[in-house]
Amino acid sequence: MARRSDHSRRELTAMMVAAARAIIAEEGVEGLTARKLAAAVGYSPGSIYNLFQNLDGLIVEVNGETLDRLIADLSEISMQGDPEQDLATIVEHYLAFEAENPTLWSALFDYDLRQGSSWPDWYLAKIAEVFALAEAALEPIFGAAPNPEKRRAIQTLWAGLHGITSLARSGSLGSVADEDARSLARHLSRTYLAGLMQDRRNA
Amino acid sequence: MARRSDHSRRELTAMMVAAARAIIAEEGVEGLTARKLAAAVGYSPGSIYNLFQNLDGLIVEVNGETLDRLIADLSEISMQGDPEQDLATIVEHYLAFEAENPTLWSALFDYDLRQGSSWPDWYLAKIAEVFALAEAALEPIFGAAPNPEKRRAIQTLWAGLHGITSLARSGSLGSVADEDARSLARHLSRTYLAGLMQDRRNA
DNA sequence: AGCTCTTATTGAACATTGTTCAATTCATAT
DNA sequence: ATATGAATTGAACAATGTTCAATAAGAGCT
Repeated sequence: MARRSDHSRRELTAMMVAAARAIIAEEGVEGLTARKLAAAVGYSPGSIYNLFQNLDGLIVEVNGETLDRLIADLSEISMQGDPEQDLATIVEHYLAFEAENPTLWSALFDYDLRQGSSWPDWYLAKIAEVFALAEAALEPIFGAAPNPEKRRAIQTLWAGLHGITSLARSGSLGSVADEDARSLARHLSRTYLAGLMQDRRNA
Repeated sequence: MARRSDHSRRELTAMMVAAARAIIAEEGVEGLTARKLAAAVGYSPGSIYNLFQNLDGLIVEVNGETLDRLIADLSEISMQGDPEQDLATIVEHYLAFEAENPTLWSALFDYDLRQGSSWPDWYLAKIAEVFALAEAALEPIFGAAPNPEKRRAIQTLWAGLHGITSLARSGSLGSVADEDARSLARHLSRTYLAGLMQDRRNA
């Protein structure tokens, strides 16, 4: 039996999240099982449920960390003031991050919480932070202040990238390979931006 | 024991696919279990595996039917020769079909086959058929003949719509409700098309 | 030291899952 | 009738997430 003073509640929580992240990174979210996680931290399965309501609670924490990393990654971009170039940079970061963390990414954007639970507020705040960072690329067009159209443009583009990579991964786009998906993603961002600016000119 | 002459192999296969479709339509793809399906057709769980390699095989068949319905639905569109309007019509059909068949749609585009199996060729052919129908809207721009750019445009748009609706459904777009997603979808199609035509003008 | 009390930890248990396969039953051909 | 071969069964297996009574452990107190 693990001795109760081996780790504080906080330490054990952190250990479990770390172990869960390692398992998801290695085997995907479907590889995360209670018994495997328990073995990884040297506790029994039941102990997981002292700290988390269920396995979804763990996944939420892991995704939260992934969002932190994504935020850190996007924060390093220094915008040049050219929407075309800056948006392209964001797309490259998006694609690179996803390529380097495929299973964690999938847990983040493909995983559906079971009926009854939903993403907590701090989680949605992190997603909003991601979008806010991406919006910076469009400041030359829409200004620095919060702007519904700017917000909508980033949501649309982000979702579009997600659709391309996720359909390509599942094979539902027909014979679209990995590199094709990357090319489609770049094409979408370029073309969508062109349309945006066209809209602006006509308005 | 069900008597072997109650139903032919073909009949029983059809019954199982129909029952599987009903279950998925009602409870989603995660509600499809071997025992529930067996009870629905009045056979034992083991009988499923006489006709299908596993449950994924059934899901493939159900998705195939859904694709047939989608193809039939899109086939009824009579193109007006105006890409803007015709593309908008396709988007409306996309959104309407998804809204009317949410769980079947999810099985079609969100479900991941387990490691080891992949979509059969006839399945990918149906998806190609869907895309071919949508491509008709872009004939005024790219011509009637097969055209890689036309193909790419439809793949991009379709994937983009998928990304918007799927992220909105999972809640990963922040506070984007159903109706917002529909609005984003329309916006994407309009703006992307504008970008496409801009590209053409510059080329 | 001992005794009590609170709480962390366990691990067996439960219901449910997909899938397998020996045994059984059935229809048909001989 | 009898034999053959295939359809059907349902018990069995190995997993799964989750629960919870039992237990162990440490802290506080005398």
